[in-house]
Amino acid sequence: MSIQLGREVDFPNLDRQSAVPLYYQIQQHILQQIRSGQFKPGKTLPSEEVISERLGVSRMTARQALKSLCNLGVAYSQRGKGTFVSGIKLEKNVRQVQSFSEEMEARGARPHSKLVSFDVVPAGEEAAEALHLAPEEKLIRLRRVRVADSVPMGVESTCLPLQLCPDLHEKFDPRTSLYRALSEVYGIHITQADEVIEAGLASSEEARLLRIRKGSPVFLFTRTSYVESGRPVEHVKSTFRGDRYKITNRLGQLSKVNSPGGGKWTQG
Amino acid sequence: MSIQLGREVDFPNLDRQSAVPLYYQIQQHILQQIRSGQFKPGKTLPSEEVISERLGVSRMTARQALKSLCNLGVAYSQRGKGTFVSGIKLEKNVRQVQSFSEEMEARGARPHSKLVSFDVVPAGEEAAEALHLAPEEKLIRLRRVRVADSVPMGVESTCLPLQLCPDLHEKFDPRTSLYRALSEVYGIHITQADEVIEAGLASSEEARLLRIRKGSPVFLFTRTSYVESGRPVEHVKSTFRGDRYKITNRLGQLSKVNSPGGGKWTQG
DNA sequence: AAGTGGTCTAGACCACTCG
DNA sequence: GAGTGGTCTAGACCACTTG
Repeated sequence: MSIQLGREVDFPNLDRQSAVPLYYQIQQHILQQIRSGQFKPGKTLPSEEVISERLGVSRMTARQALKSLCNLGVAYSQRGKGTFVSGIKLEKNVRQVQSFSEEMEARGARPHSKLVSFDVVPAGEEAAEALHLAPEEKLIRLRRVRVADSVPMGVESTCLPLQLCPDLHEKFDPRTSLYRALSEVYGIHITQADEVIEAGLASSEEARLLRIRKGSPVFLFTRTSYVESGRPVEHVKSTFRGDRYKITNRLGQLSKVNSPGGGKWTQG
Repeated sequence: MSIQLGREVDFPNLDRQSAVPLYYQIQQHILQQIRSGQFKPGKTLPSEEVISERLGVSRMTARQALKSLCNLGVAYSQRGKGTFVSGIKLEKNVRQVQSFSEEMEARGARPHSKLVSFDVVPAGEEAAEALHLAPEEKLIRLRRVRVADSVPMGVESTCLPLQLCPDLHEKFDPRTSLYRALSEVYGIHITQADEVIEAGLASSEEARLLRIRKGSPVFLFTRTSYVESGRPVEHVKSTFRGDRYKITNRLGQLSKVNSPGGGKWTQG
């Protein structure tokens, strides 16, 4: 699928008939070389000009490929110098919006859930505010114990506006992935979430469900999830074991993605 | 600074002499209208074509402005439909790479630090691996109690390769911001970090330093920070009070930024 | 059919870095 | 001065959504 030009860099054979965009073919090819270690951290990637000439694409297309690598975090650009491979590992467990099922599968564990309760309740103050509803509106509340490889990891209480998915009881098996059901049955795709994490101690009920001692350290999560339009669709409160569950974050600086490159004029 | 065209949308007067890029002027103008509530969530933003015509810029420039708004998370695009304002609040406390000082100032609190110790030690296994050093190499270790508005929030132990900043003792006042000093004195700009968070209980030493009871819930942070090239420059272990410190995250889906828009061919 | 965003071209000028 | 990335133009074709 690729030809060797020179000693160090090889360029893909582009498929111009394919529906896959050219810049994406280029991005994937470079990405593969970085993953396989052919491009070492700190190494200069081919410049926009070079990619443009060798592959017979316009400079803007070459640029788009390199820029997407920068957005991924595997490369970075410096005006006047070039684009370089970053030493940061790509494959690390970075937390994103994902269900417990997705998260555990990504970590290589088999997830499942034990149903605690599945009922309809009035929203109450906190959930009403988070979901932009009146406190009298009704919610579907789903309480589950989350299990990974037979180890109970946490207790989770999920609230959804009843109006959003009135027949959820019939169409969803509570032992499976709620996100999958929301996506497939209702076309609701959760793309963002705000989350507050607190450190606490297990109550006696939590201790019983999670098979730990009362007073053990736990994480308390409060999460509100949104679809792309920013409409909140889910309010979750959960308690996870501190002894079996760790949080892994990658922190970046948001500003970089959205501000111009290099200039000295930048406003703060 | 702007003229009213029609009833709903107003367009900026662009300063073509300015060093500020055109797309950024447009982005900032729309952003301001979103912030001030003139563009409500769900509302359609002016299309690329319209911006292009009204402002006399090329479509690519208009597109770049809209795309940067999508990257910020305040808008989203749908092929064939338009670009819409997202309902998600922009100003929320989103965790980024930032020092304790920056974080507390952002939350409106006055930060300072009490020095516990400031010495040179051998790296040891864990820090050596994180910083890509041999275990015998020397580190500067800085232990501080972090205080916000006179309340002790956490104990922090920061390790830096001695070789990176051999005269840090002379050039840095441990009560101030380390990141500021690294940036101003050594030109070291930390741009990314990997972080692991665990839930635990306060030891007796931590309890004494933080003026809490032994066994109180705490967060345990382990953080490795990187400069843009991916070189690790800092390894931090810290313990923060569970009763006074909360973690706020915004989770998104990484994939969106780097994959093509709309196509059905997407590989996974 | 009209409007929209996604991709792409073939140029251009600039500011910056480096030898 | 040569090479690099940052910005910008004025077009183009396409796939998709909506009326």
